[in-house]
Amino acid sequence: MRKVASLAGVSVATVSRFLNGTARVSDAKRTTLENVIGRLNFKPNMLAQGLKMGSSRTIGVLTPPLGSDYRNDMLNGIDQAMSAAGYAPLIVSGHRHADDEVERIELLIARRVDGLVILTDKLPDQQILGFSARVPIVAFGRELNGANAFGFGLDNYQAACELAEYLICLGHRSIAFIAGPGQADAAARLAGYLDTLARHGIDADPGLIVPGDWTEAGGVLAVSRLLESGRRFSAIFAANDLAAYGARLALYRRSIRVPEDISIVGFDDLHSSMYATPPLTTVHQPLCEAGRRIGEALLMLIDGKPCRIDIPPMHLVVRESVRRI
Amino acid sequence: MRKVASLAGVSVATVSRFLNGTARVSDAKRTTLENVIGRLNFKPNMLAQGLKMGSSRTIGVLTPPLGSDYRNDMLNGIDQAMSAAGYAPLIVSGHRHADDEVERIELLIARRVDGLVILTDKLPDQQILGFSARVPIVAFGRELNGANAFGFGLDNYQAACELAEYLICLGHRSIAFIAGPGQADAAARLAGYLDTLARHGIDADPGLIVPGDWTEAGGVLAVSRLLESGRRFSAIFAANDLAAYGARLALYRRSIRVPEDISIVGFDDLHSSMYATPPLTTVHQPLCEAGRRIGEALLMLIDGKPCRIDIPPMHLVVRESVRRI
DNA sequence: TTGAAAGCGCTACCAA
DNA sequence: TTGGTAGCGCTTTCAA
Repeated sequence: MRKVASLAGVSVATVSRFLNGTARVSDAKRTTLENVIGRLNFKPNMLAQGLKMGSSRTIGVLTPPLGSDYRNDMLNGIDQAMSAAGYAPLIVSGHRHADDEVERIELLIARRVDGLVILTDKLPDQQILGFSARVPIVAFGRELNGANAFGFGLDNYQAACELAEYLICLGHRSIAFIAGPGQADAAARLAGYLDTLARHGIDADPGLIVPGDWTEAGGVLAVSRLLESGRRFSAIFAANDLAAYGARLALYRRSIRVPEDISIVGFDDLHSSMYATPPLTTVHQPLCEAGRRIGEALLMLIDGKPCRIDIPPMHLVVRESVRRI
Repeated sequence: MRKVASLAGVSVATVSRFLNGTARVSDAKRTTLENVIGRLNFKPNMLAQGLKMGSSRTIGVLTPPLGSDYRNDMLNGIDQAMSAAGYAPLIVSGHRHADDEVERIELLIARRVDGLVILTDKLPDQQILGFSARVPIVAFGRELNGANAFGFGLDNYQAACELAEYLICLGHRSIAFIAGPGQADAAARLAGYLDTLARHGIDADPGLIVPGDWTEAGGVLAVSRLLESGRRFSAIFAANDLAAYGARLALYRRSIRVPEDISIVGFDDLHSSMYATPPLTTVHQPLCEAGRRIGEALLMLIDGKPCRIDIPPMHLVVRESVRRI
């Protein structure tokens, strides 16, 4: 910058003012500066700016290990919202343990991120609230309402009810459920299934509820167990699409047709679900949209404004993996 | 830091030395410092460190818009390599145009990233070489060999040959090909298909080569066209898994069985391919591994060492979407 | 409208 | 082994 200043015959202060439009600069110096800066291809050092301004124009995003296409849509949305505001996301993936994630967050704070997005579910709410004293945080998948932190989730319960309702309307009474491991989302989905059954006066058979682990392999295993148990069921409600894929494969292996013999529904609406064989009936999670909301909420928080966001709704998307019986 | 220094009764210089292990610090001050730092929960400001050291310990990664699970494995690998070395990735997604990407790169440079990874293919090699004068770059999907830049790709040609070979060995002679749009990868895959056919003395029917766009929708469309053209074929070679999914759906819609009536192979080995109906025979791209290699290469370049990396091989993974005829 | 100068929080050099 | 101190490249008073 000093170089620019001397070449343009002005002070560094003027250069700065020109760059940021902080104050009027005379037209003469204005054009000279434009010239010199263009010639030198000068770009202000954002590290220095950040140091001075106390803001890195960077946010941290703590995600589950990258790779499932599930949360990538959300990252996409966050990116859209933030990059429009000149922020760049530092994406770090959480790992096995909560301790590990604490460390990643400390690192992000050391980098002086202006805000934090937490997409993982290992950390207790209390700890997040604690961090929020140091940096604004918005978290996904949990209700949170601190002064400097905000958390929300999509309405899994409602969507699960809708899905179960749909199955029941089509005549299904014996519906197996492949559960996810114990997080909030998993519980809400299971509760939606259970309550809807109850509302229709159907006794849920506990033997029809089998554990999964959100993966395809878990789905395969769950269905194998179900089949071996000898229990009868006409439909499978998988707590997520991946498990539904696994379930579908387990059925295929045994030459059980979908949906003629057994119906399947998933949850998430991954991109491939539309192209599965048969296309999977599932619940669409507006992840990209949610990501955008997260970004906007964080921007508000960073600005010191209270944030209020309306949660985008999920909706049932009917395709071809369920038949009326 | 000044606070820590005064509370510990030492100079900031000593604090710095203690923090970085730059010089021996007496045991007495050592323990005092540990204490004070722990009590204050002090974390050095990496922005200031970066400004001083001329290194942000951050790298930039320019990727295609996030969301396809295809390159996420690679991001994962990059993250593994870099975070082990204390670097964090600033992931920005390229957009529609090359101009756009240039701008993103300029932004990354303004943030003083220590290195750059380029995963997109819109930018001409020449331009990348240009940027490499300012920052070390490793690019994926193109051959590059500058002083400060390195680029490599997986051997698409070889893998495509292997795949075509496999089909031919199983008796297929009329093999349709769903192409990708004109990038290097697409060309290599097509060439592998064509050359292998030729090597076996099979005349490739140009009418059997239809354009796709790397998406499922493109695959659906391609197969529809193929079918409408009235041409006969026993197998479909899709230039990527997504197109294979689309092809599979188009067949399903017409009650054409896979692999009994028509065989399909894909390319990429996405996670879901293992769970497709039927599980898809395809070529596995060691993307995560490649990402790790990219990270290591970049680390070398950042260190000013020349980088030499061996490219992980792709391999055929035989599943159930092809039958012998 | 402009320039001089005081830091932002750190590291590393020079002396002690 | 320590402390003092000069910057890293910028923004922003305060005066002119």
